[in-house]
Amino acid sequence: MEDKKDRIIQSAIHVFREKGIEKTKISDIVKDAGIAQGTFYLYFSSKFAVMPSIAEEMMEKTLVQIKENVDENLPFSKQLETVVDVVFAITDEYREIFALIYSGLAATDYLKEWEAIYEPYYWWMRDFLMQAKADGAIREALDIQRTAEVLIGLIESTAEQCFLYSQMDDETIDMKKKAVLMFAEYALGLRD
Amino acid sequence: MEDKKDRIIQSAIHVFREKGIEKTKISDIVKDAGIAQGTFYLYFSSKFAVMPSIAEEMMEKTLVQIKENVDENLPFSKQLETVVDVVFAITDEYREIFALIYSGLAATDYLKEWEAIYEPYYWWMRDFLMQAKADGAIREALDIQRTAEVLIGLIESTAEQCFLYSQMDDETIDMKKKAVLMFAEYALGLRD
Amino acid sequence: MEDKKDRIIQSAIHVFREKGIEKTKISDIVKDAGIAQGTFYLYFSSKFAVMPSIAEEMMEKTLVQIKENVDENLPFSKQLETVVDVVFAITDEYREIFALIYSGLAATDYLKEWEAIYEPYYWWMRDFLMQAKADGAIREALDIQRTAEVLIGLIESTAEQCFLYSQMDDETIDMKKKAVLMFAEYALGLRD
Amino acid sequence: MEDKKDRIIQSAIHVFREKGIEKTKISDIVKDAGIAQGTFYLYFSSKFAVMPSIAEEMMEKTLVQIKENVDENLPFSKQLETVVDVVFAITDEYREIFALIYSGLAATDYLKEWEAIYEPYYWWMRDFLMQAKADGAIREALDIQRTAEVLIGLIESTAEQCFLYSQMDDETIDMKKKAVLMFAEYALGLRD
DNA sequence: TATGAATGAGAGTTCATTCAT
DNA sequence: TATGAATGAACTCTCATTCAT
Repeated sequence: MEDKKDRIIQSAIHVFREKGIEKTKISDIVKDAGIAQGTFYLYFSSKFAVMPSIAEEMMEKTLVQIKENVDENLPFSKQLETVVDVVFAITDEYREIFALIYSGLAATDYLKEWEAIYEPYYWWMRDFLMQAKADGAIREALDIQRTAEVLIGLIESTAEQCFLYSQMDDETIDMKKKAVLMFAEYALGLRD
Repeated sequence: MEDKKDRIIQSAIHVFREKGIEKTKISDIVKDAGIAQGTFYLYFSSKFAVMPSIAEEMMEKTLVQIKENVDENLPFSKQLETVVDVVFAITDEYREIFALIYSGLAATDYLKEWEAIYEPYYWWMRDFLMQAKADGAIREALDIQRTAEVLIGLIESTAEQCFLYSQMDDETIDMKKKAVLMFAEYALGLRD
Repeated sequence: MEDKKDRIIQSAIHVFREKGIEKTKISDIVKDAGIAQGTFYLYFSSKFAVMPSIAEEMMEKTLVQIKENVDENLPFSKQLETVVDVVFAITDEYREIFALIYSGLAATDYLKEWEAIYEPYYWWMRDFLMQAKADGAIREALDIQRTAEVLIGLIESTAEQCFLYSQMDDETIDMKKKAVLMFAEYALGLRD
Repeated sequence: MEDKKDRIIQSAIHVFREKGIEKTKISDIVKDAGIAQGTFYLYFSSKFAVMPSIAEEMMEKTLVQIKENVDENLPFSKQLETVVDVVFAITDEYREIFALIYSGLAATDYLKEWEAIYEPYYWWMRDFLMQAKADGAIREALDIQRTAEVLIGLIESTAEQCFLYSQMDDETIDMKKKAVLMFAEYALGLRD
């Protein structure tokens, strides 16, 4: 049943968040999922094999949040601010999971899957920038595809600096948010 | 003796690069270092405990390279280009190590140490921007501290997108480099 | 299954007797029991954790022997003599095990369990003395509970002096037996 | 120097009491003694080899206490009571050490040394009973040697029941003391 | 005598994986 | 499909012992 597979994924997220991927045993996951040890292997070949499913889940969560919160009627800079807000909020809430996702790379042979998983995210950002360009909100000469990726990298890396690599207080986080936003605005040509 | 500790760090880097952190056994490291199993534990409590020392080593390598290559007599934009070149080159050469460093984060309780390790890097970047501001090369209103951190995040995350999370061809990498550089130049006010 | 646990206990007794508790490795026990190394840990957390189960076994053995050999139709002094004989015989046969049991005490955190294990033994002795008192065989004023415990201590400690702490010849052992019996008889009021 | 050897013995007692003999490492002892790891081996071949020295120390302590406290001018039953008091007090204070001493047997090849160590104790008790017999305080027919050993076993085993194998409250301990004393008095012929 | 860094054999323990039910 | 007791290879880590100083 799909149900069992999903319970494994949810439990894996839950346990990974609590103990970290290293210290998590298959037995922890199945205990949390309330299924038998052997059942796990009917769906995944190892704990690392669950990671792509988890990443997909997180990606969807982020995109859903962005789509729900970005109001297309507002000026582009406001929309961009919302994107930053959402990415920061989700990186905060799921900080361990993001650490896992970025790190899982080193541990696994699932590298190739990540690109594909990020694709919808990149697509959305390209559309977002394309629309802004069409509206004349951002610089005409921008290479949309490259810029979309760089922008996502910029926002995420800054959010990670805030939540993964240090324990900043809210005020500092706010300053970083403003800094990254201004940085992006100048870079995109919203300001000059 | 410090000598033994250093040999462990060097061997750890060496073996981690070859096998990945997961598949590396302590016994692999000590074999490579030519010391006894027990000696390892005189200096580190686990293979993960070596990570901060490795990160420090990488940080130093990067800074040394940057300092060696950045020519202060050239215009700021040229210098910035060199920084990007160096970060890309080192991220390329030590891609597995960088993957480890990020993955180490998730696996270990050494999170708090990273901030301290990055400090010299941030310091250099602050000086770099301060000088540029003094020379009137970049926007007057910039928050130096925040911008230094955001900029490092921007360059590194893009480099990682190139070398860690995908296998881009040289041409694409070059386009990304140009994109990130232009992005930064606009953001800093080198262009408008 | 209970079967596996029991095989571990029996093998532990067997191997402990041969090699002593110190020199016994878990691997010795599982080899003797014909089970896998990991299976041991499903039932016990260490070799010392087997000790309470072993003590229980010995206690039962002793009580069974006593009950089988004490003939209630004989006079009380004869019955007491039989008890001494049985305790001496079992202490002799299982001298290593008894040494283990006492040594186990020092080594483990299972101290508290011993009291509970001795209980059935104490109970039998209390019944035994109660009956004797009812028959007018022993002193009326005796505190049954305390005396039962003291008496067991007396007999066991003497048996241990014979078999554990020294290598006495049969003649000396016989003299000690007589001495302890006379000692007890006077103490209980069988003689005066 | 004798000084170093003595510091090892004192530290061994100290550490054994705190951690138990099993869990004590040579390194614990030398750390406590403030000497180097290698120095230990100049005086003892293993941690178990320290046990006879410790036992000797305890034996002396007990005898000294007995001699200091037993007042030969008081009636024999009073003197016997004092012996019981002293043995109980010392067993209480050094309960872990006594557990070690009795248990050490199982672990070591020093078995033969124990008998010799107990000898002075037995000798004192024989003298004690001999004197009592000469004074007509106890039964004429008693086998002094055997009875001395049995009596020591009786008192010690009861004290151990109180302090080693259970955690009795003071009242219960007092009742046991009375019981063992009365037991001994009847056995020796002080009462009838 | 005294040191203590270095050793390395070998013990304990884990845990992914299997397979009879 | 689902189970979970059993497995045992493979790992980490300890710690008694040595020896050059």
